Amino acid sequence: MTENQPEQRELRYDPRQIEEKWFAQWQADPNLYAAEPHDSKRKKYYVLEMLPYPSGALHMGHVRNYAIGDALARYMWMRGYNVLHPMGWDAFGLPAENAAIKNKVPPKEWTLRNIEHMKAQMKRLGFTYDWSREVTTCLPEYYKWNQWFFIQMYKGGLAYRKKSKVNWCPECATVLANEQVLSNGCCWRHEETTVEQRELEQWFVRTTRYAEELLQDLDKLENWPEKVRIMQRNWIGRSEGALVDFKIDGPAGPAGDKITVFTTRIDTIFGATSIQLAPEHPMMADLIGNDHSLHAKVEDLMREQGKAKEAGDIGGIEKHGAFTGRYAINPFNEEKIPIWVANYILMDYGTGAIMSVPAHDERDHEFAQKYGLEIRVVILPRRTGEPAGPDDNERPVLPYTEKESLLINSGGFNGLSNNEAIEKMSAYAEQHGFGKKTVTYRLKDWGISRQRYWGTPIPMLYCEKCGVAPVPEDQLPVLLPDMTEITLQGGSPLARVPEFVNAICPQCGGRTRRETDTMDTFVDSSWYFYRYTNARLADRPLDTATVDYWFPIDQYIGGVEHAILHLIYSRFWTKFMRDLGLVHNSEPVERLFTQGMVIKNGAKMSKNKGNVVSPDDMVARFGADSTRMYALFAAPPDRDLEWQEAGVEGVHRFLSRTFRFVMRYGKTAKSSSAHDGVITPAGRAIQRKLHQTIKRVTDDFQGRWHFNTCVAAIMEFINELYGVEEEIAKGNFPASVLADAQRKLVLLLAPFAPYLAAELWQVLGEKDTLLRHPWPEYDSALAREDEIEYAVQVNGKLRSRVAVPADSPEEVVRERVMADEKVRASLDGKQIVKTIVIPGKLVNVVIK
RNA sequence: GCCGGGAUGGCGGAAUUGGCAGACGCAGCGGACUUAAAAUCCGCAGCCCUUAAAAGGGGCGUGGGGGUUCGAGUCCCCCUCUCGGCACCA
Repeated sequence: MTENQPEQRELRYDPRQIEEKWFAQWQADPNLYAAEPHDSKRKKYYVLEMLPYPSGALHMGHVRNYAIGDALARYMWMRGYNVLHPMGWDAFGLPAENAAIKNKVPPKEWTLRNIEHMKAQMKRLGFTYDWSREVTTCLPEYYKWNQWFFIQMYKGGLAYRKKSKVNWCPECATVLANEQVLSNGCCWRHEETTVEQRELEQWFVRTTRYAEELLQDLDKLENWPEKVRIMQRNWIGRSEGALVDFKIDGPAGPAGDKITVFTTRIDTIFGATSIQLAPEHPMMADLIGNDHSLHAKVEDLMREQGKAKEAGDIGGIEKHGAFTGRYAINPFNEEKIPIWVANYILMDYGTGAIMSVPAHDERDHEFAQKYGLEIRVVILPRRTGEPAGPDDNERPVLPYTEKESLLINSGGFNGLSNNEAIEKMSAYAEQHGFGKKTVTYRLKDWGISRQRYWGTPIPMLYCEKCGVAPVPEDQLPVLLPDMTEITLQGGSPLARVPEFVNAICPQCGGRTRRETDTMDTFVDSSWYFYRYTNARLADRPLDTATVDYWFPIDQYIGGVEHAILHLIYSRFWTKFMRDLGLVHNSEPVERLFTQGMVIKNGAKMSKNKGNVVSPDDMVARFGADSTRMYALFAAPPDRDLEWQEAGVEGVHRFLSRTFRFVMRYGKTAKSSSAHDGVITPAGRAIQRKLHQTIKRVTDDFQGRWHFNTCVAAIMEFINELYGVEEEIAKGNFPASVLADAQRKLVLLLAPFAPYLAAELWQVLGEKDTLLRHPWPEYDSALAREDEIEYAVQVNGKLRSRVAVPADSPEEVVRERVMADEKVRASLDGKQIVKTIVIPGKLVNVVIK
């Protein structure tokens, strides 16, 4: 008993000892995970996980994201690919600045310190990142190129400055892009803070120039989740329609003599009984003149709309409006219709003006009923060819908004179907010069100005004499000055740094003022993955030939919360760079995977809820291998994962079992040659299970990505090995099978539990690095079952199981089944109608 | 309101093409080892009925209702709940 104890200690799986040993060894080799250069003859594989914001420490969501990516990277290494697996830091952003304000720590210092810590965590977790390619977006060597790109955009008319109503988050003390406002009107970072509307002069990037291509190319992204493509399609919001000019009756003002409306239903234009304008419509002043009560009314409507927008409930607004006292002429029938102003008309969609057709639009109908406007039916629920007639019995239930329709009361267009009418009427409007077909998008240009310090300075100058001009490219980067004392009172912090603001005009040599806003951090993440291909390149953002080799990214992995924001900006940026001639690909990402959230007690982990599980804690208690493997085992990667500590223990127990098994039999298998060449039934069973396991794991990597089931398969295999332990201990088990099984077990484990796999590989006497060892080949002959157990049903109910040699012809299967006692008992005295045999699976006997 | 995902034991989940529902893991129960416990190993384990008990047998069962089929967690129709996205977008 006493002599048993040292042996027990030796067999205990101690992840700390094993992981620290291999950690030290791996750290000593900086090129261990380095990709080969782009002239490599090997096939490339670019696997990428979304880069983190260096908030201070990794959370479980990160660990899950990176565990998926790392398993894949390791697998592809073992398949012989030239794997690019980089990591970096989305290092500009508000938390650093807020921490600086609170604790008087310079944002740079705070950020770099966090990066050091998180990088150490990543290394400890054993991820295969090529750190020589690390990208840190807050460093001048990186953000210099943000500035350079911005200048190219400016030159190409893709960046412009405009005063407009913008989303303002009081908590962030800066402007937000449309994509950064949640649907309830709150800030994406401060889910409790309502975003306000402010009028500001801002820099915009013309994403809408690529709206059509961004939409069209979604169809090519077959390896993206359908869900993400749908979300982007909705976000771009393409809508086909027509613009139609309505002449204003009476004197024209400075804003012109007509109102242009956008409509998708020009076929209903004969039913237009009023024009409705957004309260902010530029024509408003002309129309209402100096009627004070009307002015006040328009102000009210504007305020109501603003409030509803802020509440994120523009859809729930109670419709109000007012008659402006003026009329417009419907160009199709020369009819005079009243011009109204209404709080439900949005200035930032279409033209901010609509023709109101109460009979065939729900909103117009509601409004018309409220204010007693005329409701005129101009379409019937009919197809062409069917007899038409404005019979009262045939009046549709109003509002009738279906497309399937036939025109009535529409002059020369009567009798046309909806589609014909849209074509003919658009053409008619175009011929007569008062309208045309058009396409509008919900997508807006991207406002990138931020009134904050910790970001890329926008490289623009404002000269009193020469006007707006970009900083000359040879003067880049415009360095972000060090600042410790940051306050958010009164706009951009940089405006209070005279050394920064004051500059010399490159044209006239006179005094000029720098732009003091910084860029949205989504600029940084829009192209960082190109920089990885040549991260230290000094004179260009990227090398085209290198990008050609590595792109597109073969697999991108990250949270679905970026489905619109980051992923639409990135796609835009790629198209822009392609048109600059910098890259040749039109899309950055070939295959996208969005993993689910990590939750605890049914809720997303957050400090507020106090349900945060620390990766450091898990690693300290169970080891990196168990932590990573549990993150893969607990749920399929695309679904949410409920973190259960008992589950981590379970995975840890499995690794212990694996460890003990190889420690016991790894060496004996190698030295013993007993029973070599003779494969016992137990040996055959292990061989079979081994190859079935190889197939399951390999298949999951190749397609399905259900790592939870391949971990389960490996668990089954170790259970099977323990099932023959007695035979092994007695020396009745074929040594070659045992040795082979253990070697391949370790190889299968390598992508999931790299530390333990490395240790056991060494125990088995292997010298090479697992990452460079070929993945085990699946042998279908070895995986084949000798005997198949058929499930036998009678009228669909399971009645018996009958074992039949594999590949038995159907007749033999039938014979064996009919000979079975239980089956005969079930069939007793009944008439067999038919018998269905599913080869290799099941027999169903149908009786009467 | 529109679009998309999901609902399977006490829990996380499995069932890949319409073919044995509940793999694997957790929790639970029983046994072995131990003075004892932990650890470990082996076994049982959806629910209900039948039985003194066990063996055995039978019925029900994948959110609810209907359908197709020899056969449905899987396909079709209707409904409920839930999570996500969008929402006077003219």
